[in-house]
This record gives sequence, C-alpha cells and structure tokens, in this order.
Amino acid sequence: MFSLAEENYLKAIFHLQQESKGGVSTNAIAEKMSTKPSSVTDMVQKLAEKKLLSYQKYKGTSLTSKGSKIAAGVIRKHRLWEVFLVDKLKFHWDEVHEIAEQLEHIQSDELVARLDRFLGEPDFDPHGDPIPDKNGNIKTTEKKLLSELDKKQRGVCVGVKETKSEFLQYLDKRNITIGTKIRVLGKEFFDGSMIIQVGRDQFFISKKIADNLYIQTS
Amino acid sequence: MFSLAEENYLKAIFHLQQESKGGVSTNAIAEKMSTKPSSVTDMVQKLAEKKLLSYQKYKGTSLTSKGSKIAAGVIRKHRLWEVFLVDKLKFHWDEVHEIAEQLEHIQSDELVARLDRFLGEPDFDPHGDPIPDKNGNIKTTEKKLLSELDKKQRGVCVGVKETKSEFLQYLDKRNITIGTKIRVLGKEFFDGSMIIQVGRDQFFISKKIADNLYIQTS
DNA sequence: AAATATATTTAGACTTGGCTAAAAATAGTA
DNA sequence: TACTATTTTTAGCCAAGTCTAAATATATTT
Repeated sequence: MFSLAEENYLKAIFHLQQESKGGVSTNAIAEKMSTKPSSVTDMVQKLAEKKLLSYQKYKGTSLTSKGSKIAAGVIRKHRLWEVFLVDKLKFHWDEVHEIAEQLEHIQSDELVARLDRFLGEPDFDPHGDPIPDKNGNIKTTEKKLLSELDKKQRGVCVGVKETKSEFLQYLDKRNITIGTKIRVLGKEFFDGSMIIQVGRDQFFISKKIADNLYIQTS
Repeated sequence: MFSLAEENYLKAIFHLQQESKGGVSTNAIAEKMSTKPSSVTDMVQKLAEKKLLSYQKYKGTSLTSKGSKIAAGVIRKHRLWEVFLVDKLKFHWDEVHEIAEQLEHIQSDELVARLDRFLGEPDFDPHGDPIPDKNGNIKTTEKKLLSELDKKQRGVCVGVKETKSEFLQYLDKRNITIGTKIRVLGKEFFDGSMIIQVGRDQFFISKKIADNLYIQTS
C-alpha cells in the first residue's frame, strides 16, 4: 500500500508530533531521518497529495488522521515485533531496535493479529512504550521523567525515552529495568544530577540519564 | 548487503538451476520473476560484475558458489519463517508463502540463528521442502513424484512441488498432507490420471495433481 | 527598518530497477 | 544453405527517492 520510505516518513513525523505538539518542521524531519531537508520537502509534498498530512510551504506539516493511523500501525508492528524478539527469541532489550525497524514494514493484517495473540496481546514493548491498538489508539500513561522528581520521592521505572544500546547497557549494569523501584536520595540543583537508590545500591546519575528514564509515581 | 531485487533474482536462478541442471536462460528467469527479459539482462550483468553468477551473452547464466550461498541463505530464511507462521502462529500451510516472501529479506544473522533454535532447528518447512543449513547446504532427499509411481505402489507424501493456495486447499479437502500414506490403485496410461487410496477413501486424481506431489517410497 | 542569519524550497542530476521498441544473435526449418 | 522464428541484448525512457547548489522565505539582530 505505502512504500517503505513513505512509512518511515510518517512514523518519524508521528514521533516528532508527540514530542513537541504542533506542526513539525522540515529540518526536524530531516535530522530524525538522517536525510537532507530538500529530500524531506519532496516527500512531504508527495504525502500531502495523498492526504496523509497537511502541508503549507514554509509552515511545517502535521499528519492527517489518515496519516496518523498509518503511522500508528507501523509503530504497533514495531513494538509487537520487539516483544517477540525479547520474550520469545530471548534477545536483550538493547539489541532489538534495528531488527524491528525492518520487521515493522511487513505487510499482513492477519500476521499482526496472530502475532498479537501469540504474544498475549501485550500493552507495552520491552522499553515500556505503549503498543497502539489495531485502530491506532495509544494508551497514554501519566508518567514523569526521573529528572522531574524531587529529593525523597520514589517511583517505578516504566519506560525509557532513549533506546540506544549504550544507554540500555548502562541501565543493565545498574540493574535498572522496567519495573525497578527507584528512590531519589539527593538532587543537585546546579547540574540536575542525582543520587538514587536502586535495591540496596545507591549511586550517582547525571541529569542526562535522569532525563531519559520514565517513572510512575504512585 | 544485497538489495531486495538482487536477492530475488538469486533465489529465482537458484530454484531454476535445481529444476533443470545447467545454465539458466534469460527468458526462464523473466518468466519466473514476472518481468521482462530485457530487465533480466540488465540485472544479470550487474550480478555477474559482483561475481555472484557467471554469464556469457546469449549463453545463459549459472550461480557462482558465492551466489548460491546467498540464495540458499534467503531460502533458509523463507522456510524457517514458514515454520514459524504455521507452527507458532497457526497459519494454514496455504497462507504463508506471501508473508514469507517478505520475511525472507530481513537482515540479521543473529535473528536467523535464534529463530532456528526457537523452532527446534527444523529440517523441513510446512510444504516438505528441506531447510538449508547455515552454510547453505541442502539435504537432498530421494523423493519421487506421485505420477512416477505405478499401480499398486505405495508411499508417504513428503512434500509438494506447487505451493499455490488452490492446490494446497485441494489437498486439504482430500486429507492429504505431509506424512499421509498414499497407495496407487490404478493408473491410466492415456492421460496419466490415477485412482489412489488415502486412508479409507479412494478417489480419482489427474496427472497434474500427481505431478505436484512428492512421495517417498520405502 | 535594514541587514544578516537560518530555514525551506526549487532546479537539475544521479542511482536503482523497471519498461518498450528495435537490433542482433542463435536456433529451427525448408 | 538460406530463410524464418525465437531468444537475447541494446538503447532510450520512466518513476522513486536521494543529493548538491542556488534561490527564496522567514527569523533574528542591530
């Protein structure tokens, strides 16, 4: 139905929209896709003709509901495949992204439905991100960044914002994963760094780390 | 490493080589790939430059060992994914071909290794075709076409030559699947049609059917 | 408000993989 | 052997998606 390139653009724009609410700039898309702004302009015009997004020269773009639905479908497949790779094939959570980037483009509604059932209709992927349902609706959970917590607050790690291997491996070394309880013992206002407690261990983390961990405070 | 189009050409040539031993003609490739001979010439020249096949103008082509290995790798993935779809996702054996055509191009050696293990390192796909090992070696089994059997001979169905849905559904209606015992009760020499026994049932089949069923006579 | 900087678009080119139409080689037949 | 039919290749064109360089809008600064 849609080409690989088209699906990737829709997905990128969808993610950018989530992050920053409002129109998405050409440059932002180009950066996210590691491509040139001129290429983005071409593709965005093509997608606008197909009514997948609305676009005005120099004004940025935003997905139409049709475009959002397709993007959500791709993201649904991505996250379901990640669950498969981790739960069934025993991949580590830092190894699955690139493979899922390929698998997300496999076309077959029946496959997605059966995969979903096979996996037990999961709600979240291995990084804690919500899996859109078959209609493209995403369950938005109220979650905070660890960096937003104050001293003495506590919560449970429910997701990661960054999914790069280096970051996930850093978390592993410190035994932080989805479901881990974290308590803020101290917070430095100058640089946002923290001392946190994880299990019986206490250690220092930088703001950059705290900015990429989602926490649910109960 | 290799493009989708390149992999598909290598796979098609590999299959044609199996069937007819010797060089493969441009037209044969074009027919198998539903494309034009002129397109085949272009691609074959490109693949020859990459040392994946040997080619002489007007003389046909045959894969180099490098080309064979890549083709076998694609076929390995195709057949492993078919096992996954049937064994794990409970697809019917006539529904899996097109999806596997897509999945066979996913690039990740680690994925293939883990999938293989997850599936129990199967030797055959759901249609009875052997799955090449990680080095590209295919276990060749001594199997005959049902049409080659004579009256009163018997054997076990070990595979199908044709994998179109209509054919597989025809077999299902008659309760023929991999492992089914078949006995030839009668054979008409004029048109090659047969009367066969399957379980307690006896029925007539045309030569076209008998030409597409692989039998192992013990 | 003018000048400069940044963001975006346009124009033209390239690559991949496909096509059509015409030319050339091989095969088949009288 | 010569003529015809078939197969294969060449040449030129097209669409998708990308790029560079140049032009144009918008934003920011002074």
